[in-house]
Amino acid sequence: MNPTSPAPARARTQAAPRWQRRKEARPAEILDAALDEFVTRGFAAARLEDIGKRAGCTKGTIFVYFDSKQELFKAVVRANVLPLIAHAESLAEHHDGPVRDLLVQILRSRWESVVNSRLSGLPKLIFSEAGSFPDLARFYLDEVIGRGHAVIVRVLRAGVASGEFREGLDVDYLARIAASPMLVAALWKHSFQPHAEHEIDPRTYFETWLDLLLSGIARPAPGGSA
Amino acid sequence: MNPTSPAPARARTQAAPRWQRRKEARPAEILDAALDEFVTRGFAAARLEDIGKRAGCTKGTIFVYFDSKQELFKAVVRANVLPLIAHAESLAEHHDGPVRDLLVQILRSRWESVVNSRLSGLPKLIFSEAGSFPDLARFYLDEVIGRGHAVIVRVLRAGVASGEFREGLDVDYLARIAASPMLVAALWKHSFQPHAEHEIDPRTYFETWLDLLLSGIARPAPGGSA
Amino acid sequence: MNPTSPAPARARTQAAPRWQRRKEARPAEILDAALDEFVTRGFAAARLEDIGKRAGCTKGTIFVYFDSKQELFKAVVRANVLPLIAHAESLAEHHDGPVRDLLVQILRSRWESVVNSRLSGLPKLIFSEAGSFPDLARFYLDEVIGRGHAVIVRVLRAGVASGEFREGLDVDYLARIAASPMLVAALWKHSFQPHAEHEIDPRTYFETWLDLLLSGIARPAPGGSA
Amino acid sequence: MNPTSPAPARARTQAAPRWQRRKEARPAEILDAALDEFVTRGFAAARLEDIGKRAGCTKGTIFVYFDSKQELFKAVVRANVLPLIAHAESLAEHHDGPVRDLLVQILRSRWESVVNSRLSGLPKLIFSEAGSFPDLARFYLDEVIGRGHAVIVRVLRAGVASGEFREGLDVDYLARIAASPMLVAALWKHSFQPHAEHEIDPRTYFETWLDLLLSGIARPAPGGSA
DNA sequence: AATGAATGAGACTTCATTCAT
DNA sequence: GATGAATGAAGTCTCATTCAT
Repeated sequence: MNPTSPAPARARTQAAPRWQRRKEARPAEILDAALDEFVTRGFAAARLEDIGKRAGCTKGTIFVYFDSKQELFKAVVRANVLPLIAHAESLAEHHDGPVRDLLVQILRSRWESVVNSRLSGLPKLIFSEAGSFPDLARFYLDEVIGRGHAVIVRVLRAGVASGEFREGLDVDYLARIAASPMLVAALWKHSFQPHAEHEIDPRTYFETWLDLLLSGIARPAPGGSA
Repeated sequence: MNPTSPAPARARTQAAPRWQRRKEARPAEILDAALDEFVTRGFAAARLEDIGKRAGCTKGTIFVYFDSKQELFKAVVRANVLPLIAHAESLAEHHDGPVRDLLVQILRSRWESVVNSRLSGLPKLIFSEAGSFPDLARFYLDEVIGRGHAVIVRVLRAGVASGEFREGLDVDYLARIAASPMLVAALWKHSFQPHAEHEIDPRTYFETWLDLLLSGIARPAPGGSA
Repeated sequence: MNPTSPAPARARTQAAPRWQRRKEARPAEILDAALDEFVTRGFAAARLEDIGKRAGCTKGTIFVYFDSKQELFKAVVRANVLPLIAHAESLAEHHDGPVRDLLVQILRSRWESVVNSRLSGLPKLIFSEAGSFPDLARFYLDEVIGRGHAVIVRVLRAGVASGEFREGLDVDYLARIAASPMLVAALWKHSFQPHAEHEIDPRTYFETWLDLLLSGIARPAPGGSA
Repeated sequence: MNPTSPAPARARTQAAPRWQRRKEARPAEILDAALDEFVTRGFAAARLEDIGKRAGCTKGTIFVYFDSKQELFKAVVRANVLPLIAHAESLAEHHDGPVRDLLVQILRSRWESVVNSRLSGLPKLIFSEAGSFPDLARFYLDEVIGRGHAVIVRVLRAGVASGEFREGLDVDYLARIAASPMLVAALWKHSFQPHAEHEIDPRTYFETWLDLLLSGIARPAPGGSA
């Protein structure tokens, strides 16, 4: 997934000193492993020994790179969140053509990064531990949720302005609602999916959602009132 | 909860006996306290001593009524979920009139119980700990989510059949999507709300959501295509 | 066994106030129950609740009659030991006829009281807990072991004096040795017997032992040296 | 044990590191300490903190090597018992000359290992806790008691066959009886000896016992009946 | 850099003991 | 006298953290 940190304990092709190679990859490997453990067990119940095992090292090694379990947790979130932040705003900047297409494009890309990537565990993590990590919660709130929210709001506004979307929409709350099914899909994946009998098809789920949303905000057909 | 009685089980006339018999009330008090602690701290990080303190007893007393921390957790979920289950199906049973009204009624009542009641912490708890309590996850999946889902599906089908709702709706996925904003609202309340600057107005949120949903599934105005 | 404390929770024939009847029997019932629990679990691992249950009351009741678990333990030992003490010396007092018969009689009676009675658990208890109850150990050492030992020593001396037994016997150590198989039999009964495939036949065991002892101490046949 | 090194693992030159790596030695040290504590206090009353202190480490260290207190207990028994088992049978294998000499040799060697070694605490431990550790009891019964018993039985049979011992001996029960004084001696050492005024002289005790046994099973002098 | 033996604070859990009923 | 709800001290066990190697 992440080309800079392949899989833990991988065979290497090049002749580079295997040890040094490891040295550089270590932090990323540990972060990956920690993400998984934190997501499945929760912060408190995750054991550093297990994280180490998953990362291909011992728990002692973790302390070479991270000062404490809490710092490791924050690093996990930050490391995974930073790309999100970058991505969040890049799309909406320059666009012309129908706003509706832009909205679809943004939601689709966000769906990929939130639900279909290995970051899908992040929401569960953040929601679960926000209470225990106030500064992280605030950070996430401002940098990820806030910015992502703003992007959608802006797009919705543009759509209303251009006449594509209904007037009178409460774009602030609508933006929140628009994100909900994605969040729930991500949470579901890491909470109930393992226990559920039927898998949810992400594509159908997303398309159903998109369809509903677009129908709901579209300006009524002009002739409709005639 | 009750701001007029800050410390539970206080205020005795004199001599202050070290403890008081409250056989009837204790289990419920402990369950309430445990729900709060589990929601804010998570299962693993919640301390029995804190739960006891909040319930007005010592941690030892908890073991008089519950065999272990895990059993306490399960009891918390069961105690709070069982009423939900009962309520979940009572509504949809008998109804005539427009299906749309029924749907609104069901969603509104569910919003109250999921977001506006003290049970609003339950979803966060369940999502967070489903991985650690597989049997509880399965139980919740079958008895709460499953039944609640089925009710919505049935109503949507009825609406499609009666011609009130669009044809071609994927009622299964739509029902999931319909529940998402409620869940996110409940999760938000216990995760980010304490850290957010602006409060979310539940009523606006809900009405915006309801409006979007109803617009999205409504059958297009008959003359619309003409 | 003990006619004054029948079995716990027994039906009573007479018209005596059942409650008062109980009141008198309680301490003995508790002592009996405690002996059993202490023998099978050891002092530390025995739970007052279990003792109470076995005695047909709750653990609270135990504290009506005994100040603490330790006091209960001591009472158990004392209550069961006192009869032993009395019995220990009654026999040897007045006897005429062959000393050998007296020895046999004493050993046989002691076998009955140590191995075949419900007191058979006492040795295990004492040996196990002597380290934790020094005063009790001393008491038992002086009042039971010491007196019982003295009786045997006296008899052996008499036998040597009368010419029935070999000269040169170390009667002090011999008396200890003479008691060993009984002790081991009692210990066995409460330790390994429950796990052993074959039962030990007490009679055979005792007779074999008696036979060996008597053969070993008997004066060699007078013609033997001729 | 070793009076010249009172506190274990002490005396460092300077700075006194809070702890020291002793991976090789630790388990044995802990086992030794545990044996002592279990023997004097009993399994339930022994505290892991005391065992650690005696072993020169903290209670936490114990869990590095043993999974639980129960596992530690079993390891104590196994570690001390396995050598016994090996020794038990090595002797009887090859021997010629009078069977009586073999019997004496076996009993003497067993006396040394059961009563005069640091394993003398084992019997008390086993007898006390057999009820709480059924699998260990069975193990000990089969591997130690059973084999030891079988050796003696074989020797006695050989003696009867060779004409050295009396006919008609019940060798099975006799073997049990032969072991009793040893057991009692070992139990005594750890139960009443600390409280007794006079020490028992092991040599005298053993020789008295041996003498009695040999006299009791020896074939009557041939001319004795003449 | 990496290890993993050792630590010790902290949590769950048990249970003798108390005491209002 | 009897109960059993409540307590709290004490013990087992866990695991983040340290540090000699």
